[in-house]
Amino acid sequence: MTFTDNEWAVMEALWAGGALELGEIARALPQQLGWSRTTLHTYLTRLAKKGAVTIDRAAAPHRYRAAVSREECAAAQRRGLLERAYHGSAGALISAFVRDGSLTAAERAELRRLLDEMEV
Amino acid sequence: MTFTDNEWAVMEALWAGGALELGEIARALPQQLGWSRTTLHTYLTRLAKKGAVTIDRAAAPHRYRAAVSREECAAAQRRGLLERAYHGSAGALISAFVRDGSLTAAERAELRRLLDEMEV
DNA sequence: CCATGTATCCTACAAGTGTAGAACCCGGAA
DNA sequence: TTCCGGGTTCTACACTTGTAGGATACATGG
Repeated sequence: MTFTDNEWAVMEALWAGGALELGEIARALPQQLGWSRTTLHTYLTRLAKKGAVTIDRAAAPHRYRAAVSREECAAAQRRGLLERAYHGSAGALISAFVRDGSLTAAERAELRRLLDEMEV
Repeated sequence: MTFTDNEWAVMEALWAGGALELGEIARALPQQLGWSRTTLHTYLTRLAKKGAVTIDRAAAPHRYRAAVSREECAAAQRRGLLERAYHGSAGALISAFVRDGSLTAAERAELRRLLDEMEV
């Protein structure tokens, strides 16, 4: 399952909030997005068509819920990056992160610990 | 600079080959793509409009060249993933990679070396 | 000089994405 | 009862992306 930036924003709100109605989602979104209500609604129905969202139409204000897990989607994105930009070499990708200073000292220590774990 | 999958394929050929003419690029692409020559040409001109490719129109078969570096683009992708799917937490992202991406022993050693280097 | 093949350019079209107006429905406040 | 604001639905339009046909230009072998 893969999303555009805007779709990610909607999914984030759903992952954080469970089964929400449209107004709740609108309020949960970062307001610098500045979408109209109908724009949000369009995203929701498109995501539903893709199978990423389920819409409970039983009650009056419909309830929208994520149908795929965040981790699942993050993994897809990860694999996409790995293949596209690093030909599947996780080592090269991780080195790039380490090199470009994205990691704090604590994170580097954690990475070391992870590496140790894998030596078994 | 950000690309679609197809655009990445074109850029890969250019990064690998330098200043190429259209036929050379066509031959350099994985043939399972099966594009027509004009499709490739369309991608090249679109990439040129985005500033990712420069076209040298001096001589008869024009020459196409990447105008942005591979590392630059990979970094943009990396940052995109980091923000979108991990809220900027590189630690979380890397743990996920280490856990599910198969790092070879050599890559692990290399990473350790890199981490040591950064401790200075 | 002419054919043949490749390169170039222009144009096009369908699908997907960003964005929203207009109209309708419904429950609660006045 | 009447109006209002939010929710729902339909419709629309511009832009991007995937993909390519057709026309033209040009070089190279015959």
